[in-house]
Amino acid sequence: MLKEERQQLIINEVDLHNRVLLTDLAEKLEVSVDTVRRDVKELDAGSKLRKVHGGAVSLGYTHTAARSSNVYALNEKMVIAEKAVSMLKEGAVIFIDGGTTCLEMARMIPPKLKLTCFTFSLPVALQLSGMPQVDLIFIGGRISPDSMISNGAYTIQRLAEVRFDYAFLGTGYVDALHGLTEFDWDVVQLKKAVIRASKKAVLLCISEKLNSQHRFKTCDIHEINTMITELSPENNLLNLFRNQDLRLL
Amino acid sequence: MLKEERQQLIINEVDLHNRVLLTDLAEKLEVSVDTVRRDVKELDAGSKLRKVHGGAVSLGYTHTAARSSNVYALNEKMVIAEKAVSMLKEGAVIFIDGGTTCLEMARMIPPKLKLTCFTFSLPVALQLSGMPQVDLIFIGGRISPDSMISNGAYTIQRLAEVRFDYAFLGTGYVDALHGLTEFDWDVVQLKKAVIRASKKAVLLCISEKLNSQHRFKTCDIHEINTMITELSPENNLLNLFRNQDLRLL
DNA sequence: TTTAATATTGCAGTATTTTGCAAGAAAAAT
DNA sequence: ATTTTTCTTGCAAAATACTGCAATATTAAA
Repeated sequence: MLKEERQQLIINEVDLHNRVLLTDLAEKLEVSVDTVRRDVKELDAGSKLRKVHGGAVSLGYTHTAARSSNVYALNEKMVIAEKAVSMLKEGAVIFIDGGTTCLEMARMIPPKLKLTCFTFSLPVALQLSGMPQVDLIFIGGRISPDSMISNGAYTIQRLAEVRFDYAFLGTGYVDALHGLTEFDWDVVQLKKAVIRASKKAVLLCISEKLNSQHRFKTCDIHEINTMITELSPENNLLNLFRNQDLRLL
Repeated sequence: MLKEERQQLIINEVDLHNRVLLTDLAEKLEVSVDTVRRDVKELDAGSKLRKVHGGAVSLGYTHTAARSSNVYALNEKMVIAEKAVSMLKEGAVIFIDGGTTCLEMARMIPPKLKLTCFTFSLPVALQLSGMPQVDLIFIGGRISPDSMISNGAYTIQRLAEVRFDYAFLGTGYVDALHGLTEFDWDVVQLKKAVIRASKKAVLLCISEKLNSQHRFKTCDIHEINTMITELSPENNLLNLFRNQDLRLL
């Protein structure tokens, strides 16, 4: 049997059943496990499948969530994301909110850093699910179609059952005096639940949103432990947020 | 025998069997292996076939191999998905499993049909979240990185709290005698929970999986109400599945 | 037709690839 | 913590590939 022939059969088997054992393949193809292992290694290198301990799994739906082409103020958000990621410590249990800034943060989690991540955002989850070092837990519930996050009573109930070291949050509006506000009442309830569930809350927020407000209030500024913008912490635009019980990053 | 004539025979042989050994060709054509090797090398250079260690394979052979970025057996799966979608009724509460076949089904849900869909598959959820007519509920929990579905005790608990009119399921392996089986014990527990939570279970399964089995059993065939393959229900390959308490579609 | 140039073929020797095996390391499972 | 399974590494045997060369066949030209 030719090597190519054998490798094709391996691909078929993996595509068909999503997961196979090296030992099963070896038996089926009547070659040694070492040979199968080498084949699978090659196929992995060629991105035909993914090799795992003891077997192989299909790439299947590993469409590496391509960033939707036009993210507003991407550069600023990437700066913020980088700062946020620098806060992460090995083994931390964190929550990551929905929104493009938080998605950018998820994207930047280093491959070496073992983390437990909670989220209720489908895009964030999809991003994190490609990271083997991340233990990912999705908080379920009714998905609201525009934001692609779970929301509603059920989700909030689920949030009451967990506790994060850090929650990395976005917000619609933020103001030194009025705190974090939102356009949607539902979203406010959800974010409240997240903040309740976290020991420390970290706000990711581009400077453009500073000093803006809307009608529903999530929380006061002092309930946030760290605020990250794309600006240097010494920037004058942040003056109003100084002298509060708030770390600027 | 002329060289050209010989090379034509080699091409024929490769096209016919998809793969050939140099030694076999040498014997058949009554020339030395070196000659065959040189011929094959030329044909490779001229893109008539692909030379590999010890033999040659047809081009189509390797082209289908490179299709792994696409979905395996997509056409068959689309046929299945279409049949599955035809079962849907306005206002139904359904569950859609993970896997490429079920994803295809989700993709095909008509824009007019109002549905409540549960799923624990991130790709399926992402697909459905773009459909305003679908009320989407994600069943949360720890996401297993390869399959991109939530799984584990938490997820199973959540499943115990709901009830679907129809569950559309995939399976790793299916056999008339041994029923639905899986590679993973975890997956079996999950699918069992889905079946418990549904009034009727519909199996989506390409015919290639028929009469295959693995070590962990999800359920017997008679626990499935409808089995959908890409074949016509009268096809002989389905004979073993007839006379069971099972509708074929 | 004859001769010279060119191409093809098989062979021998050497290089490379493939495969299975074994021993120690690493990773899961218990 | 221990046991089992899987992984890695190095190695050796077998199969296959490549190179140069000589013998033969084919073609082209005189």
